[in-house]
Amino acid sequence: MTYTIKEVATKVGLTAYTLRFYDKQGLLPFVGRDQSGYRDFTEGDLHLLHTIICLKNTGMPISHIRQYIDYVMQGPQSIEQRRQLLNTHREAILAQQVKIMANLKEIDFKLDMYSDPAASELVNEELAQAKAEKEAEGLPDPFILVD
Amino acid sequence: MTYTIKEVATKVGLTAYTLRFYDKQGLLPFVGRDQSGYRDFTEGDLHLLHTIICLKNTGMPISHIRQYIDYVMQGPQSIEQRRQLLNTHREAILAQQVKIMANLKEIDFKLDMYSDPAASELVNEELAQAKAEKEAEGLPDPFILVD
DNA sequence: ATAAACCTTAGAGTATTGTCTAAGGCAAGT
DNA sequence: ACTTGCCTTAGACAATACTCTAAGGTTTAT
Repeated sequence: MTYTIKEVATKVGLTAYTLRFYDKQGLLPFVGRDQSGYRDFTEGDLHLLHTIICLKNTGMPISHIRQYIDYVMQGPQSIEQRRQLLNTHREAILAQQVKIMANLKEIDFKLDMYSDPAASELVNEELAQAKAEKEAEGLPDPFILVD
Repeated sequence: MTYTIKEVATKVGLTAYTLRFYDKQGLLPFVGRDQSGYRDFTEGDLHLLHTIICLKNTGMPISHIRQYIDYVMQGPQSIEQRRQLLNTHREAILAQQVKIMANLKEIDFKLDMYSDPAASELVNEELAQAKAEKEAEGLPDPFILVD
């Protein structure tokens, strides 16, 4: 059983445009064509496409995914390179996670403030300080309070 | 004490170009100007910029950050909107984390395979299956094995 | 046989987020 | 006064990742 580009697009949640774009970018060199020149996706192709989507979903740029696919096309001789590429990516993902979580903590701090019953007072205090600082520096007050 | 655009850029790890770009995008309406028309960042401005960078680092698009800043400029009356915006973003971050972690698991599975002493055999098995499937569908074998 | 619904390619267009250049003003040191 | 090194703006350019249009070929149903 093989699949058309539209069927694959539906299956994996991408558009046919995007799949053709990926092919243009060298991400799908393994996809064959039928007698009319139409792309013919096998189950194995779907498996590889799934890997491509995993890499994409974790933020790997297309150029790096292409490198990985190039390695795959070379067969078992490139296993060590693949391992290194994926491991480097893995480290990048984890580092990114740490960074995001640190930033999320600060956002949560703001959220806590906004959820406080006295939020209005707390915000007004910040605001008063910012305004005072602007005044001390001879700068105009940029906060337009319709309040 | 106030800071020039270059000092701020160094302090927060962005370029002066990027800060001007953010200003153009309406992210820095609170930054004042000195008598020469130069941007004059107060400590309070740095605080707000820090929040902007937190949102940026967690993947919020500039258009949404601008919305948040617009709310901040309106004073305490917009607290509920700010809370909603940040909370929606928080949920998006967490959902993204879950997605990334699920994808990372699959990458880790590949890494485990590539790290296996019998990696070559495992990869060859996959390859043989993919080749057989191509053959069964009358498609050419796209795998160039220099091996 | 003809319409509808696919598929193909090349290439144009879009969105986002910067990054830099050009032309010129301002401030400090020699 | 003049050089150096800031700053300003407008706008050009770039990288990334799509997204779509145009023109045309194929397949299927009626």
